[in-house]
Amino acid sequence: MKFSQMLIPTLKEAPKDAVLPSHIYLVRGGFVYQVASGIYDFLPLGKKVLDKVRAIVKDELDAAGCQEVQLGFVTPADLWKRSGRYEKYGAELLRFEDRKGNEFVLGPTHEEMMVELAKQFVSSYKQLPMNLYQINLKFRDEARPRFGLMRGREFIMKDGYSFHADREDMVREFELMEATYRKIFTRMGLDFRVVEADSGAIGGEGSKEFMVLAESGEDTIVVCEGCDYAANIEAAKRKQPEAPAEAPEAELNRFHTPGITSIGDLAKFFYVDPYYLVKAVAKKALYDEGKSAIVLFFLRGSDELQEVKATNAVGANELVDATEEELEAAGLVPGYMGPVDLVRNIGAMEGSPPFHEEKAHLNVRMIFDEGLKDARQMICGANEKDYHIVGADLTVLKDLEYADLAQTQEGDVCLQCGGKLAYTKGIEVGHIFQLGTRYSEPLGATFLDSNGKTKPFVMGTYGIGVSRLLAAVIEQHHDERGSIWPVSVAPFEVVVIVGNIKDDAQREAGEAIYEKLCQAGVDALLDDRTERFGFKMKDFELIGFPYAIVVGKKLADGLVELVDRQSLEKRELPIDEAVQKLLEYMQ
RNA sequence: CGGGGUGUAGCGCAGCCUGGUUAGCGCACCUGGUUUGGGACCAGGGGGUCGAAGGUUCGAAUCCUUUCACCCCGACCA
Repeated sequence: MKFSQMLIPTLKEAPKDAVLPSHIYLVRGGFVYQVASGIYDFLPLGKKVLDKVRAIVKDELDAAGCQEVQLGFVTPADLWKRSGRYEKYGAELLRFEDRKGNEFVLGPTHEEMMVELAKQFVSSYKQLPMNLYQINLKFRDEARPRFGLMRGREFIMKDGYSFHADREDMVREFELMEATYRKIFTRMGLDFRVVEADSGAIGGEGSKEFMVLAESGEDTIVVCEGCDYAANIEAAKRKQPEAPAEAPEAELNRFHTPGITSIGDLAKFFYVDPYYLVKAVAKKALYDEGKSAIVLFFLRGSDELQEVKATNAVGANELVDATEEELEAAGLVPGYMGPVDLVRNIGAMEGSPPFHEEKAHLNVRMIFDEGLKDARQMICGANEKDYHIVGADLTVLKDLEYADLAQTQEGDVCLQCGGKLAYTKGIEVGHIFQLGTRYSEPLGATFLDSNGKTKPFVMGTYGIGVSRLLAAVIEQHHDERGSIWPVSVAPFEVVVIVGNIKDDAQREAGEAIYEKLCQAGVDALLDDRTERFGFKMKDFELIGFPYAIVVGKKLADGLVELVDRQSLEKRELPIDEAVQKLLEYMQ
């Protein structure tokens, strides 16, 4: 292609609303154009990169035995109602009616559609396993689209679904997909980690995320400095922290603590480590059909509640902050909440105000963090204004419900190797799930096994954020001048820059080099514009082609320049040698 | 969804507070010329329902009301 004929609207100034390097350079480089919030047009260069990314994804998946299909973008609402996700998915699901009043949604993901397809055509164990995928448009009406291609409403995603006769085979496929995804992201030149993840709203039994390491990442991931353990903070596990040396010694008793309602104040008041305090976090858990419940989560004062873990622990759709009124209605005293059975146990203690029996039957579910197992010598809320309980022994309480609720902190100890855990930021570019029968069962997608028995498919699902990958690549590959594309996904592999297009010798030499490169199978662009030299160099650096061959003044001596975008290093070489070198780089 | 901000030419902005002729600047674009190794210069030119609707006024980009869009922080997010 000739630059002069291509639509490449590069900009000198950054759009005022762009913050991330990837967003700025995608717009300035003329790759994309924003049409509406979270919706982008792909211009010729952007489309070329997108196609290269798609091609790599397809190449590796096909090699792993997957089959590409393409499902409808507009999907019948009925399918969503049957899987129970029509309500659950919430406002992100864009719903509408056709002229006949039939309800449809724009597909935000395609489990339902793909299960329906399998149900229709896969009926015997002999057809299994089967892995179907598509690279297609998705639409999610995000509450807050942002960061260019990083979080759009309309985006391109590869979503794959596998169908198996049993769990074991599904796990085999899961591992194959992990290996395949590693190959895909490696080919794109990305530095990534595979992390343990929460399964989220999609459901299922186990999942891993592929995180591109970048400061601008929206996810916090916990990585071990000693081994390969890595996990999304929503799912990160740790070894229970060691107890600080000095446990507060006290007989079980009520203690007057006027106005002391926070963990910090309490620690100061008693002069103890927050480790020995019981933190109570009250939330309202929301369930299907508008049901809700007040839940009290208990943790050590030194820990923070991890909301995703907490949500999973109570099987809720969502947790929201409970209002003071709701807490009081449930018989709780904000600021002084504690394990209420404990309150009952000492209710008859001498000097206590009369214990109100109704408080023993509060409509509150209580869940304790695993870190509170065997907790003794604790200080907790007395569920009575201005009082705490000291010397609390939680082990006397019967039938407590325990769960992993605490957020792993930097400096915590790795469960696998005893190493130190640290935080880093990541961009989620892939997520693979062991789904099981979460969708096949409710949707009645079954097959006949070798004994002629009807069974639901055991499924896995695998996603890659294809358009997000464009942003992720730039986040990792850019400098203050622009993008620096890896050869594998570069919009063009090399640009041949003619220094002065009105100089016939330069123009002819540039065209000859360009022809030679094209014939050798190199994806080359000829910058034949009448712009000045510096202008074209700036564009080269901004757009970020991996290499440039500059035909300029040294042509008189038979020399051209080979420029490496990464290092910005220039080498003067005879034409043939420059072409030869470039071909070597393309290997 | 809560809090904040911004809408004036394709892009970036000034003008608005304190209403007053033909609404201005830089970049980009068109024509002619000079220029060609680091985002050139000269001359001429095209392009605007001042986000939208309503109101106040002799007169509104400017004041008032309503509304829409976009962005940022947070909540949310396979």
